Amino acid sequence: MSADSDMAEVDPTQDESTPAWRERAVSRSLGAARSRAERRVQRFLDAAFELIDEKGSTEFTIQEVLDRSKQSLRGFYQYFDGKDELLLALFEETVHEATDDLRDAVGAGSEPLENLRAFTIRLHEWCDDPVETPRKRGTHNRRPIVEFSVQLAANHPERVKAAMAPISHMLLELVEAAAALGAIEVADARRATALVQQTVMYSWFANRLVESPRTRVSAEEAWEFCLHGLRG
Amino acid sequence: MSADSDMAEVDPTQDESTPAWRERAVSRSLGAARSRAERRVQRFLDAAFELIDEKGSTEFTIQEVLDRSKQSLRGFYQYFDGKDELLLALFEETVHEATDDLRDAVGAGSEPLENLRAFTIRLHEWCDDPVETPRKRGTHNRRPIVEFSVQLAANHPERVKAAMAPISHMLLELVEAAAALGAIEVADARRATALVQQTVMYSWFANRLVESPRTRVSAEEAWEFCLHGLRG
DNA sequence: TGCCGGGTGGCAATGGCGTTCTCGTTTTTC
DNA sequence: GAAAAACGAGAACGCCATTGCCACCCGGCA
Repeated sequence: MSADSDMAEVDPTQDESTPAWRERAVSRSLGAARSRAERRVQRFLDAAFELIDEKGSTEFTIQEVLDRSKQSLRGFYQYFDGKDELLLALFEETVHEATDDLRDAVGAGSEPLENLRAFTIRLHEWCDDPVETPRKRGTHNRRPIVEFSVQLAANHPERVKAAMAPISHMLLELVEAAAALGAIEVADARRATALVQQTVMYSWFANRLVESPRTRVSAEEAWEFCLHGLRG
Repeated sequence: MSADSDMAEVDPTQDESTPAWRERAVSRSLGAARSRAERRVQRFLDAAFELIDEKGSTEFTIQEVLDRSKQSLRGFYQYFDGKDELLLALFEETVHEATDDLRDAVGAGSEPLENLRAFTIRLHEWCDDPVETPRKRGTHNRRPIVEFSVQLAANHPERVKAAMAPISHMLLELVEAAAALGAIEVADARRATALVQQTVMYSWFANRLVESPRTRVSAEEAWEFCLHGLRG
């Protein structure tokens, strides 16, 4: 069920961690045309990311993406079935980025609970970082995209689920590892994972309904809550 | 700041718990015209609720509301500043309904932790009941509305927050009561409340990303998680 | 050399939907 | 009974996603 399990025979210019959406969008053209197509798709994505960063929301128009990427409408619909596909692609791309980040954060720590903590905190920061936060070059504003995933999930639950899989999977493993050592105590690891994931990833929503920054739920607090929730 | 503070001189057909949106929509007309206006507003709401029930989503058009309610476009914009206002009204109305329901569920129990549990479970069921669930007459399908509140919160955080206030407030009191007796242990009651509320109200989202009903997070599980999260 | 078909760009056209405007007709109000 | 407010019907506008259509470019093939 891992993202790259069925991608064994892609051509060698692809690294094996290419996410699923890219495959989908590009496989319409074959062989030599592929690299050209990929470059084109990437330009759409870059333009869209830029727009999201600037506007702080996913409410850009296709036209804006075209202007920005200097490509044609015709071309857009050749690579994407519609705007939702583009958003889905952006989401997959973003999760992919986050996965790397999280893998780093967890590192090779030997203490399972410490790993789980690192993961949780980083995930919270990753989802909840305010739009204003300056961020390192090459990364982009993910809040609008995380937010939009909620709507996306209404129309394409399987797709969103598949896109989230890398994160869910990593978290599940951490939970299981911690449970195996008795550091936490869970009846069903999957359900526990779902609860943690949801509590952590979406506390930005609760935070939005709070006025003073003093009462915001911090990553640390979310972690504490989850830790005890898991009977750690 | 309570909803009815400035309604001292309304006509007697109003009970004192009229929610805020109704006030807003109706206060444009005065005195005798008020009851007429209220009836009209109510027809819009009823029509919209029906549509939501039938479609299982908030994606109805204004036109459909007009056809259904047999009223004019002109009239609609006289009472609502736009579609968002209508949705907000529906949300407020729904929360209002839920509040009564929750008050019942909590009842006059003397055991604080038991009250908190009852509240939590009921709230979870209230938010997460699948669209297909048959429900008692006079109630309506709230999932689509709860879902939409997430989007609404993006554009009107204060409004959504205000609408949620009755629920948040009730939960806060329960948490404080339980904490006072030492049944749970929280550093900051407000933040704890936010965490519980969010975990419970939005587990439908996590559940959407789950395939088999076997792995769904139940009300009971959400409660257990929160209970320990609160160090109960 | 000329024909052909796919990939392409440009752009007009369509259709859905929220919102605004206009105008003539009630209904309220005093 | 007249001025004012409310109302109904629907045309009109603006925005946007999506589709259609046509001309162009280019590499292969007779």
